[in-house]
Amino acid sequence: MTKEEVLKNYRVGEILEAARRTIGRFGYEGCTVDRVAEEAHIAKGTIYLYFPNKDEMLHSAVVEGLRALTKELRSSDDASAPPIDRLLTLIKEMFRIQRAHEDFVKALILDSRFVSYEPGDRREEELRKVYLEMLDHLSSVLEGAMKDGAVRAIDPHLAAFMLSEMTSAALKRRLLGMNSEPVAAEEQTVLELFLYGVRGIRPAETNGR
Amino acid sequence: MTKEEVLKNYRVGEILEAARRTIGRFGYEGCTVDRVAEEAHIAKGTIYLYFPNKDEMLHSAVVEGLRALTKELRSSDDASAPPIDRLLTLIKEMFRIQRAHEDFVKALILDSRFVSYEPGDRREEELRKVYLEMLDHLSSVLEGAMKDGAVRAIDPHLAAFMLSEMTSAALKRRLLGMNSEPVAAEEQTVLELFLYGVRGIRPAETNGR
Amino acid sequence: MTKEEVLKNYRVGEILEAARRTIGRFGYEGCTVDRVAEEAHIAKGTIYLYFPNKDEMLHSAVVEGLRALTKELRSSDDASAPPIDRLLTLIKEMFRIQRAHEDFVKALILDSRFVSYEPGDRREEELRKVYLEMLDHLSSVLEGAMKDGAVRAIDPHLAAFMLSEMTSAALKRRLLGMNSEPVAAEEQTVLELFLYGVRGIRPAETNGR
Amino acid sequence: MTKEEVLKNYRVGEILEAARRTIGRFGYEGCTVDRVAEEAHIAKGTIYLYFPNKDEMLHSAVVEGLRALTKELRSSDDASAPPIDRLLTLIKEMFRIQRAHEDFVKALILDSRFVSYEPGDRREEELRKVYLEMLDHLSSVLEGAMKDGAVRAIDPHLAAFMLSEMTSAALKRRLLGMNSEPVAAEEQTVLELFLYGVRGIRPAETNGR
DNA sequence: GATGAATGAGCGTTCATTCAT
DNA sequence: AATGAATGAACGCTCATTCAT
Repeated sequence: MTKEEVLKNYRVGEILEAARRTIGRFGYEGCTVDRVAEEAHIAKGTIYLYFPNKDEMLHSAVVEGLRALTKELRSSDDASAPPIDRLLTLIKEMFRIQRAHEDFVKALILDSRFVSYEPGDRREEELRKVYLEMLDHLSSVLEGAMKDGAVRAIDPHLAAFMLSEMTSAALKRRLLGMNSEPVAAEEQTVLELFLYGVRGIRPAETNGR
Repeated sequence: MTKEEVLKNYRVGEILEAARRTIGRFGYEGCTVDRVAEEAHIAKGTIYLYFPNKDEMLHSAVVEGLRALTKELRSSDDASAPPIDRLLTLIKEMFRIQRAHEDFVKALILDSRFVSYEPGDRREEELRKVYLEMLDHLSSVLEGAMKDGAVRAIDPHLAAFMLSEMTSAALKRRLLGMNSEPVAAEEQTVLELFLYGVRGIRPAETNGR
Repeated sequence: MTKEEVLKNYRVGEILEAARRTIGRFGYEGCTVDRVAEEAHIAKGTIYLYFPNKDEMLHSAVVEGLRALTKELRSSDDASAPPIDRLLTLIKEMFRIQRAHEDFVKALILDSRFVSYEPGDRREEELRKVYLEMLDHLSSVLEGAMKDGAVRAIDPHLAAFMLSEMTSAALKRRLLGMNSEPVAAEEQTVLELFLYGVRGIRPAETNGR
Repeated sequence: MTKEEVLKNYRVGEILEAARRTIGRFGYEGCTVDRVAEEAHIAKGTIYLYFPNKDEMLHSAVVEGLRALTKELRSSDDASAPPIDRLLTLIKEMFRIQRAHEDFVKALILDSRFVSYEPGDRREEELRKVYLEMLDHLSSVLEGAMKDGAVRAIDPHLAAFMLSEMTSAALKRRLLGMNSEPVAAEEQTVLELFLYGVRGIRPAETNGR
């Protein structure tokens, strides 16, 4: 990597971070080029040296943010541990990471751009791809647990997607001011709901494992 | 109701429907007054005869749409049936209604305005209220099933919220092009996931009941 | 005059009165067709049965209002009285009439349409004509006083115009919140200023006559 | 002052001049942002780089214009001259300045915004203040002449206001096409009217001084 | 490369005018 | 004749994008 490329990567990273902060603070709609530039302490025009337009910049910000979340999730995973333990750890990590990047995840939830309004959009495809990478990891862990018999036979991709949505939903519920319990208890309930459903008999032992 | 009121209600309804269609097609951001007017086959100015401003119109479109969904869900409920049957029927109805109003629900999913960026907003409050009414219905059915022992002890409001989110998630997954199975099979899987979780044994009888 | 014409005159009069009240309350800019219609307790469209457009209506309202003021001023004049007495009476009447129609005169002062921005405008001509009629009356009285020697040789039209402007200015000053004295005293000062200027000796008898 | 400030001041000045010209040509109501921008040979958006909104811009244009007139008037005053001479010079200067800035003064006369329809408006207050500064200068000269006995005892503020209005009225009369004499003669007549009133005996010597 | 002043298309909104009833 | 719902041109203003410095 040349010196120029290093500098370029640095600038791009700074801008994307500023963009994510701005999205977190003002939402997608309120995220103007002016605000991102101010947040990044650079001139407005400079952004256009690194991105062809606003949409591309915001897209990159989201994709990169999502990738970082996925990486963080993956790094906490111990592939040698028993599958069911891996699953439990994973879920707890999902909640933790979500809390750690609440503003950004909030923006993702509130202004989902996973599905664009123009089918076949290149950016939509990329976003989907990044999202699928995270889901693939979840589903592979689920499949491992399935082989162990710890988890019943179920479409692992569907289950992974639902798990992801349920954890997001927990944050959404909190943002809506509907949570009555402490966060930890709520998350535990969601975890048990995913594991045992509403009809499941005794989830007591999940605490221990 | 006088003739004028009938006409007014009709016009308001037409505009709100057009607004929902426009949101479905272009998203919240892309939903301009011009586009709604065009979709409703009226002049831009006409909208301002029925609504004080754009925000109020879009808010009404969402609230009314949500209310209609809730009403449709309620009307399918037989309060005299056994609670677990009511719950199963309810879930199946949720999927059916979602499919019947896909564009609107899509818009709700993609640009959630349940949480605004200005806390204490009057419209946010109303939206929340309408949403809570639907959740209250779900949770009351869940509580009935709990008393019967058909459902384990779990925060009914949290469970209702998760159920709502899981059904939305199913649509979202389809919109993302991630579904591989027929819709019916996918919905059955989500239903079972809500009932038994990933660890629960899939009982053959859930198909029948 | 046929029955239809009587009705038409009545309607026109009602609308013009409403227009003047609306101008007085909201100013020229704030005087919308909607507001005039509401003030006249008729439908908006009805106005267009009696006037080709808004401008014509407002013009008529002003012209008619001005004519009424002129008529009121004339009616108080006793042509057989000594010229100087007529002049004094006239000035006092000008102040009184101005006070009696303050809102309308205020609008005339604030948004003068005597000079339009399109030279040669038909309406401008008419407005000028009506205004000149009032000035002609003033100047004829002044000329009478000149022949008597009570007033020195001076362009009577110019003096009449200045007198009219000075009385308006008195109201303007009050509207600007610059008056410190009671209205009567202020008006007396203006009268004396017109009669004797700043250098002239203030003769005690002007109070009495 | 930095280079940026100089440029900014220049631009602001250009815009304000364009605004005054536009007011002069189309009146307050006809003075749209588009027209001002076109008159200034800049894009519409550029105006918003220098002013928060249209009202503020027009207000600044009027205030600045008025201040410039006041300054010009003041600069012609020789405080060491005999009061009556100062007064005569002042009045002649008022006429001259008025002629030199006819378009702008015309706009002031036609669409007076000294009295707004919303009392207590910040801008109204400022406008009044600037106007009062000019009047204060006039009245101080009048007071000086009063002490000398050259002018009789009269409320100096009222007299100053009337003088200002009389000079404006002269322009107004010309705009109305009512003047028959040369401008100089007309202005002389107004001056003598202010000094001696209509009853004053011999204004012949005012020519000489 | 970096800047930020300048641009102008596009937005939400108002309101004079029209016309079917 | 009277209505008022409907219209759409025109407004003030925002902001993504460009480009001379």
